[in-house]
Amino acid sequence: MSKDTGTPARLDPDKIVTSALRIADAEGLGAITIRRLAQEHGVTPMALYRYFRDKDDLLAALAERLLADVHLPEPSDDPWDRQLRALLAACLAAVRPHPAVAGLIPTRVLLSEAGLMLVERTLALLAEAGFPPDQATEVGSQALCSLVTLVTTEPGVAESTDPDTRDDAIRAKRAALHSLAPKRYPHVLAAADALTLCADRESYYELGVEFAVAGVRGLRPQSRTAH
Amino acid sequence: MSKDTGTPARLDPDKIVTSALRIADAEGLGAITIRRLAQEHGVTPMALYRYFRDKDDLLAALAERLLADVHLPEPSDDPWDRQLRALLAACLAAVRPHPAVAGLIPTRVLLSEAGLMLVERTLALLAEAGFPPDQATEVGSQALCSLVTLVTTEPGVAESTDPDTRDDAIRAKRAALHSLAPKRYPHVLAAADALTLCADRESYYELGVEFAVAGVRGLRPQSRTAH
DNA sequence: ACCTGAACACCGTTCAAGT
DNA sequence: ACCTGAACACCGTTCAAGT
Repeated sequence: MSKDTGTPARLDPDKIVTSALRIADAEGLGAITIRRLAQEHGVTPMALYRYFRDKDDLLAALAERLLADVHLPEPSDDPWDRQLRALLAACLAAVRPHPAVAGLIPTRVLLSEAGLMLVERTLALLAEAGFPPDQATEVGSQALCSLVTLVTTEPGVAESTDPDTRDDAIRAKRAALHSLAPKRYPHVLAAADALTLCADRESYYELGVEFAVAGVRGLRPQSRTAH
Repeated sequence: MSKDTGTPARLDPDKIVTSALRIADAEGLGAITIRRLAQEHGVTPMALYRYFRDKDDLLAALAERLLADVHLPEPSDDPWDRQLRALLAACLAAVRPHPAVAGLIPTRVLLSEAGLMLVERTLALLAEAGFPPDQATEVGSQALCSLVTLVTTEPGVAESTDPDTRDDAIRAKRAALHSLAPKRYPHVLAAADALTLCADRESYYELGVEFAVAGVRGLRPQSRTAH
C-alpha cells in the first residue's frame, strides 16, 4: 500500500463547490462563508485560498457548476424557434433547482466552457433566424437572462428558504395586498394571490419560456421567412 | 429664536438613503455599510436603527427611492402596446442611472406605493390587451424584470465602478474571448466585442424594450383584435 | 424620542510559518 | 505543494444607558 488509509482526503475544490451549493440551497447565498466551508471540510479557512483566489472566485465556480449541468440539446433540423425553445428549457431545468444561486449566472456566463458553449449555440440559432450579429448578441443574452429572472422572482420563492418562515412571509404579503384600497389598486387586488404564490409552477415556467421565444420572434428582421 | 442654530440637524432617513445611493453608484452595492453611513452623518451606527429595522430594510428603502423616481405616463387612448412601451421606457429611465441598485427592485416592487402603482398600471394595460389576470401578472412581472436585467447586464457595466479598472476588465475579457478556438466558438468570437461592451447604448436599450413588448404581444390571447 | 458606548459574534483576507 | 496560526480590519446587531 503506497498510501495510508484513513488519511483525510486532499482538499477537493469540486467538493467545496458542492458543499457551497448545498448550503445556498438550504439557507441562501448569504450562508456561504469561507470559514464555514473550511470547517465542514475539517480545514483552516486559509486552506481554501489554495483553490480559489477569493470568495468571488468561489461564487464563479458555483455559477460554473450550474452551467455545466445544462444538457444542451443536439442541433437538429427543427425550425430555429423550436430549437431555441428546447435550448431555453434545458437551461431552465438546470437552474430551477437552485434559485438562490441563479442570480450569479448572468454576469459569469462567459467565464466558463459550459457558458461559452451555451452562448455559441444561442448565437448560432439566432444567426439562422436572420439576426445580424450585434442584435443576436443582445437578444440572446436577454432571452437567457429572462430564465434566471423567472427562477429568482418566482412568486413565493424569494421569500425565505425555511418553509415555515416562507409560508408566514407569503401570508403577510398577501394580507398586505388584500388591505389595499380597491379604488386605487383594483388589478393588484385581483392579482394578490398570483403575485404572492405561483398557482401552477409548471405553467408558470412554460409561459415564461414562451415569453422569451416570443420576444425573439417578434424582433426577427425578416419575419416572413418560412420557418 | 426657538432653536439653536448650528444644532446638528436631526437624522433624516431620506438623506441616509440619498447617501447610500451615492455610495452604491460610486463604489457598488457592497460599499454600503451601516457604519459608514453613520460616520458620514456624524452619528453612531446604532442611531440608524431608529429609522431602519435592519440593513435589509435600508436596502428596501433604496429600491423604493428608485421606484419613486419613475414618472408614470398618464393613461391615454393610445393602443395598449404603445402605452406599455412608454411605461417600460419610463421605468428604464429611472433605473438606468443606478445599475448597482437595480437588482434590488424585482423582489421589492410590492413593498412600496410607487411600485404598487407601477404594477397596477401594467396589469391594467395587460387586461386591456386581453390577458386573463394570472397571465397578466406573470407577463407583466417578466416585462418589468427584463428592464432591470437590461441595466444590470449591460455589457461593460457590471465589470467595475472605477473607470480604469473597468477598462482593464473589459480589455481582459475581450482578449479572453478572442483567444478562443475559432472552430468551436465561431459566433462567440464574432460577437466578442458586442459581448464585452455596448457599442451603442441607446439602441441597446431601445431594442431591449422592444424585446419585452414583443414578448407580451406574442403571448396575447386574441392576437387578431385590432389595436 | 433620540442617540451613545461597549460588547458580541461574526466576516474576508494578509503574512509568516510549518511540514 | 499544501496546510496552519495568529492577526488585521472590518461587519451587523443586541443590550443597557444616557439625556
